[in-house]
Amino acid sequence: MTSDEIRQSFLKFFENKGHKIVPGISLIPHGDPTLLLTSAGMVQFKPYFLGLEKPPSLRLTSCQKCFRATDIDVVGDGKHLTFFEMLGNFSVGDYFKKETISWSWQFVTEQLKLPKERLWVTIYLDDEEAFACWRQIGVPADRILRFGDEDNFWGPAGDSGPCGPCSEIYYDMGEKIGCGRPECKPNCDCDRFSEIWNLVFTQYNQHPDGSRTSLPKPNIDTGMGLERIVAAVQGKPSIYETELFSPLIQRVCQLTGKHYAANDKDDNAIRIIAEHTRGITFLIADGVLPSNEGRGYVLRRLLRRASLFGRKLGLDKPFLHGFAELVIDNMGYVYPELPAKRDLICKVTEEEENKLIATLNAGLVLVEGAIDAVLTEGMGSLSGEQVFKFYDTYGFPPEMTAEIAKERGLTIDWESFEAEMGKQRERARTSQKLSVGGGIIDLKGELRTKLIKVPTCFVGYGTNTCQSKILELRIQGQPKETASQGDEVDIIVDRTPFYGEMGGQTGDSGEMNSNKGKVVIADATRIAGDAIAHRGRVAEGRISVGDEVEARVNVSRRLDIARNHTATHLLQAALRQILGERVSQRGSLVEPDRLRFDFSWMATITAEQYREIQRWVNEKVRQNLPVKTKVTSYRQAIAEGAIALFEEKYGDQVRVVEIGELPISKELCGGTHVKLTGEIGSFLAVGESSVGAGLRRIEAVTGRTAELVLEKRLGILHNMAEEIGSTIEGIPDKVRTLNKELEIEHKRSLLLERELSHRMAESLFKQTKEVSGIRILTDKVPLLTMPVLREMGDVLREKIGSGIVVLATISKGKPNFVAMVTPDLVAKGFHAGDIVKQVAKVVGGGGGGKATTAEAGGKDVAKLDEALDLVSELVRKKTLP
RNA sequence: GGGGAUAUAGCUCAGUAGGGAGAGCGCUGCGUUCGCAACGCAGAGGUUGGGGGUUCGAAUCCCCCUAUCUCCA
Repeated sequence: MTSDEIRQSFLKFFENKGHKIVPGISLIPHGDPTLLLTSAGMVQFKPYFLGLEKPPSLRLTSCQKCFRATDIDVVGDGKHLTFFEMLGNFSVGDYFKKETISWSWQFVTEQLKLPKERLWVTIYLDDEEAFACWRQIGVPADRILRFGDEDNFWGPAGDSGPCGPCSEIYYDMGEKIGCGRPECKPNCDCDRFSEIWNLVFTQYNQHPDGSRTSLPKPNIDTGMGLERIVAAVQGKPSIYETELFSPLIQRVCQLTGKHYAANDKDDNAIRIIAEHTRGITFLIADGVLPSNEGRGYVLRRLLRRASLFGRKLGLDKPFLHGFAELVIDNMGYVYPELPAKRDLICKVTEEEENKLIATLNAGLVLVEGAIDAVLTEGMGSLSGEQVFKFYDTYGFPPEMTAEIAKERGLTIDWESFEAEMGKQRERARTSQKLSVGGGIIDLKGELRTKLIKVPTCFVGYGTNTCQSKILELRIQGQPKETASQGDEVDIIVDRTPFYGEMGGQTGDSGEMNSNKGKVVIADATRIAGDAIAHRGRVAEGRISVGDEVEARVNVSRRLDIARNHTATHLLQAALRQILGERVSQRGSLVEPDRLRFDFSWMATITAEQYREIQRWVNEKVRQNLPVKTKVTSYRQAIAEGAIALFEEKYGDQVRVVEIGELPISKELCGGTHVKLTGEIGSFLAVGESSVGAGLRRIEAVTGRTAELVLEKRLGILHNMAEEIGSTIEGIPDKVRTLNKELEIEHKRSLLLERELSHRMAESLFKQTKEVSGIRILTDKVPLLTMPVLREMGDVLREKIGSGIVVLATISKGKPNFVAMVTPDLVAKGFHAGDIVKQVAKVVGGGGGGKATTAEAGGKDVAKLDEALDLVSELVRKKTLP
């Protein structure tokens, strides 16, 4: 059987057992901030298991692409993977151990036809129920092994939550593989026994104090690693011989001239390249970009590790994009997102490899320098601290440092290197614990769990008002029967025209009226998937659960929002038109008075592109294109080229918003839009900025706000023109002229000041005194800037030949000094810095500088003369025997 | 989430216990030469990433922010 056949037959098998086939989600999990990446098949079903949302069926099955970042450093052995596909069947409080155990056995032995004598089973220590189930279907007791918490108990995630024992099926890959010890059995560290299927029985709820209670309706969550099962079914010695990896392995060999299975070291590198390229390709396709934190950092590590191991095999130019293409070609028909992002994947990969080369080159210089230093000192080894610093701060791999050191006859102190690494890990761990303790209470999260889970029927696409029935009221999170005038209340109704905040579009405001009261609604939020909560204040009378109300949306605000939302779609279309298809949305905010759009883009956007984008959108507004919506299947929509968001989770049926008869924009979107683009009025981009690596943001306004902004800006221009005595058209020329004039004046005044200082120097020079045979010149000069005062001092020092000059001026209301001592007197022990320091002390300041030149400042202007008089005093004291 | 590093002229970077903001390349002009990345002279170009603080005085010391690089989780 091929991997495709196995994937298909698994889903089919469980469909026949009453399971609903659910498409896998993106590697970026939606709405779960606790998860870095989708790491298991059950990730998308978590809300069902937690009872927060209603599943489409109690029995579910899926094939889910998964990524586990924890194992990156051990990839290269026979069984650890970062990226893999997980087949799974799930029961949301429906069937339990008996069924899942017998089905899994049936699938493995009858569908996949794996020989029973090579299958082993493990269970949790005291899980007699599971033991009985396995025995019942004929598994011999000596093939059922028991393990403890470490191997056969799952969860909870964190310190509390659902958890339970698990049971695993192992396949014996044969005696030839693995450690060869006679006592080898499942859970051995070697590769002989492959864990092909893990059945998790979620039957307990763990409380924060560590105690466990039984769940009323236990769940089933299973996972079968596709790569491993394919290797087992096809009788290959490891996953790398299956068709999922062998084309990649062959390609590495082709490129490097190496032979697979020739020596362990090369094999390890070859496997790493093959494994990592799959992860790289899928991560980028799902919207991850290299970065120095979070999932972007995971991607970067993958790229760098693969590239570095390529170098070890002799590949010194970027090569990974070629492998990415191969992955796309091999898996594109199962995962259409790969070919759709082919361009982006290749470009990002190549760019990142070039960046790595730059990092290595920069590091090389540092390492060579350090080695030179060590050699001149006559030492024999490079300290671990140094090697660590090159790695930690400059990203230079320690193995490469070691190689270069070795060439020049140096060893490396690995012990201290490891010690530094340990300290680094310790720091990270302790800080992690601290931040977990001070958790923030998520208000929405609280609502999520407490409010009822009945979906609200949204009727707002076609109408702005409707008759609704109040199903639930809450005041500060507490359920109430009635709310009276002045109360801040959350309302849930059966049907509503209010759009609940979602997909970046802000919630509607408006009012709800009954014959007993009136509520002013400030905001509407989506909770627990499909319910919409209306938050507002009771303005008149009172309202109660069960009341019939008329819900009415604030129409002009709704239209403002619609204008901005449709404009956002046009903006995305414009970006793709002008910058290229690689642009993809990373975030969006639609409010009544502005819109914000974040998207991935590597370069800066030129002023011309920026103008072009705005012109394009406005052109489409003028064309007054119709905006239409339709509901279709997700697959159909994607096939037609509609844009979907990476982070968003979509159901089977999706709403597609199209603009134009021959659509220029097609997006999956649940938002509210205008009917014709002409309603937007005008589109004005008001800002373009960067929000992180490879991420840019455009902010814009439309309709009345655009008009207001333009009015305001024109007003400013108008006032500005008046202010400088020009017309609006004349502003650029006028400002340029004024600037030029200002510059000329600056220079002129500087010149005059210097000229003045030179002349003053002439006359000041006559006031030179002599104290103890040393020529001294002290004086106050009017308002000069420090640089000019300093220059004046320079001139006087030249002129005086041998002597001491101390000048003072007042700048910004504070006294300032410059002191100059000629070199011959410096030789006699006079120091300009010392002199000026003492002088400044008199006026409450301080100072210092070099022996020949020094500066100082103070506070008290009144004592300036007294301060200058001190100079003679100081010289006299100094010259006394 | 935590640690380390960087941010100075268009580019590559100096700047040394806080006291004149510099070099090379590039640019402009003039001149000498035009056989290789020719040479000489003159000149323009800087809110020293942003914001606070310490100080008489901050590119330099302290704090905060931003961006980039990098390691750990």
